[in-house]
Amino acid sequence: MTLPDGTETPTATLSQLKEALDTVKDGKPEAPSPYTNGVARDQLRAFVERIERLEEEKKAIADDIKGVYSEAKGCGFDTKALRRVIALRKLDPDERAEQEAILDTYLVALGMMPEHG
Amino acid sequence: MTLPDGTETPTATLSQLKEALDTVKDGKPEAPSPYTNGVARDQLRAFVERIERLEEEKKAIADDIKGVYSEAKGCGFDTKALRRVIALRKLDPDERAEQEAILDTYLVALGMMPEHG
Amino acid sequence: MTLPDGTETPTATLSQLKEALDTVKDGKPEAPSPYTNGVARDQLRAFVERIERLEEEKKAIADDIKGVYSEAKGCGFDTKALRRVIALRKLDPDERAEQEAILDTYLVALGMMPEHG
Amino acid sequence: MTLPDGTETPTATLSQLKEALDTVKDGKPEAPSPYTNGVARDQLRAFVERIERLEEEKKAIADDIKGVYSEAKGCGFDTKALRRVIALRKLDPDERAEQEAILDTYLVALGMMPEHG
DNA sequence: ACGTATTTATACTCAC
DNA sequence: GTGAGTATAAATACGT
Repeated sequence: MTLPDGTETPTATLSQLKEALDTVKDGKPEAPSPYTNGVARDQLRAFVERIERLEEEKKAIADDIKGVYSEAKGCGFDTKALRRVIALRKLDPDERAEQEAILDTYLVALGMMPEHG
Repeated sequence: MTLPDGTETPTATLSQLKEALDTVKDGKPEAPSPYTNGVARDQLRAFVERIERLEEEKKAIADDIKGVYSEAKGCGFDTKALRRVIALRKLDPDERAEQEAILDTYLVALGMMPEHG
Repeated sequence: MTLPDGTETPTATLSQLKEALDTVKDGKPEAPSPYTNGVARDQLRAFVERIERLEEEKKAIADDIKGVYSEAKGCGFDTKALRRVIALRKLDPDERAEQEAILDTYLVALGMMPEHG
Repeated sequence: MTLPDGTETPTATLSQLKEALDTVKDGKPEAPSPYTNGVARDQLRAFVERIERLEEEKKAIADDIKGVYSEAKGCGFDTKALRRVIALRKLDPDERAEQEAILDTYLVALGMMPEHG
């Protein structure tokens, strides 16, 4: 269930995991799947790198956002007010969708609308 | 998917439905329209009230918990560590060991941990 | 910063913590504060017990809520619809508060309202 | 706390303020009232737009990250462990050791861990 | 340094 | 059993 070496089951034991790890170490063994453990390790590294890369980008954008707030503050605007404006504008469409959704749900619950219509 | 009393409410209008919803919401008892079903409506209102009552109680307890953490913090304890302690006590030891084993496997695969450490 | 033995500082070191732990173990030492480490330990236990007790209560209530939803479902109501009703009723007051809050914030930001009025 | 152009907007009414807010919200350019300040309003709108643009980008990247986790899961990796790996790599080792030390201290104090384990 | 607010992570539920 | 949506918990960030 953990390392994609083909032996994973929902009830994979710790010993199976350690075996898989040893497999990575020794480069030896029963690797019954098309994937070798070395491949699994490389896959793991690749995923980690991709995630970390994306998180960097995300952080950069978050910093940009903070910068905009700082700039606005420097222009005399109240940051808290600005945040409220942003939040409200985000909330409004969501809430409209919510209203429509609850209405639809009720129409279905009352048998007045086909469940997949 | 009809109302629990078996009646199939016919083609009611949107506004009538909204009115029925408002009735639930505001707790106004009278909805004389032939399209609304009194029994179902009362049942619905009862369920809503019971749930809201329980959620209030739940919130009160949640606030109490926060209060205890605050008090602990005021006594010099590290809140974050406290939370981890509570969480660990909830986990059964096998499960916890399993999770740690998986984590270690990954850390070793990434060279973040000695293979026999 | 961690154990309330009077020595805690924002820069408390690991060694200080271990020392405190040893203090608990040996029952010996320099405990310059009115609190002994035994007291700290007992405090810790007391906090943990209080929190766990409250969390049990909270869980019991959460289970009650689930029970009500189940009961409603048994009566033919759509659980999802019920949840939407509850959510909407909760949302409404919050959103009204949000509206007023943003307005107040703007009044302050525009200099038309005292900041603490 | 006045608007950044120094003007002290006099006693505007609530409705005028709401109108100003709506102007920002809807992007309607004309607000001919003498009580609204065009420069400040345009600045405000520009800030809001920049922030919202950046938040969209941030959300897109967040979705990408979720996608990578999904992909990893599809390859048999344990998502939760992966997240912990990412988190651990972000922590500087000293800080991590410190946190673990505090946790261990508490665990020992509660008898959940041998004093020399 | 604090409490609060936002964001993130985990657990649970339902439908497919 | 997998995946999406929801709900709760935890962690972090922010302004005071």
